Amino acid sequence: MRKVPRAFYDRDTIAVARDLLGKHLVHVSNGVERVGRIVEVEAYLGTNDLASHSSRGLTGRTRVMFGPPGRAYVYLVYGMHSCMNVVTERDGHASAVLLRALEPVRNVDGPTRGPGRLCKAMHIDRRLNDHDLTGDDFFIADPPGAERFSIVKRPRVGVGYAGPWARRLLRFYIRGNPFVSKP
DNA sequence: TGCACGATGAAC
DNA sequence: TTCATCGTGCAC
Repeated sequence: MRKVPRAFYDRDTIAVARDLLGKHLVHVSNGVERVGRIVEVEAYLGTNDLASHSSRGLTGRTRVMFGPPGRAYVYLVYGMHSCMNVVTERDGHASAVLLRALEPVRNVDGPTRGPGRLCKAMHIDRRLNDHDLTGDDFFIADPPGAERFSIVKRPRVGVGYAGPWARRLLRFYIRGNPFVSKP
């Protein structure tokens, strides 16, 4: 299992988003290692992106987005669902990639399509906010073998309020994968 | 101190 | 289409 280094996250957010497809998300809790293959993501491009939480500026919640790359930004939506992002680009840039769907690989129970269900199945909640993704209990790794797939680009989900940014093709998923939330 | 509103999901 | 449910951000 080859863990991706911090330098992977310290790059253009769209490049990171596309390169996350096919990688394995690993979370070890209570002695159980849960693994899912990332099949759908969305890029949030910083303070100019009106769909991004960071467009509202540096606040208590968005603090992690403004921090260094390679950490998890986990927040609660609608008072009940956790969503997980990986923070990208240099310290202070405030961009991230939302993980929207996984394909179960190991010890994953329940549905994994959709950001809230993904977190529930992987036992991810806000306690993991700001958690470093280069550690040994919560990280992203290259899958064992090389895989070929094509990538579909679509507008992001649930950001219709974001004006022109709502139409940008910043949602990426693996073509034909049955675990994608909204093909 | 109050209030409007979600990067959702499940039920109806 | 409706609603559950509450942290966050910003207005008073």
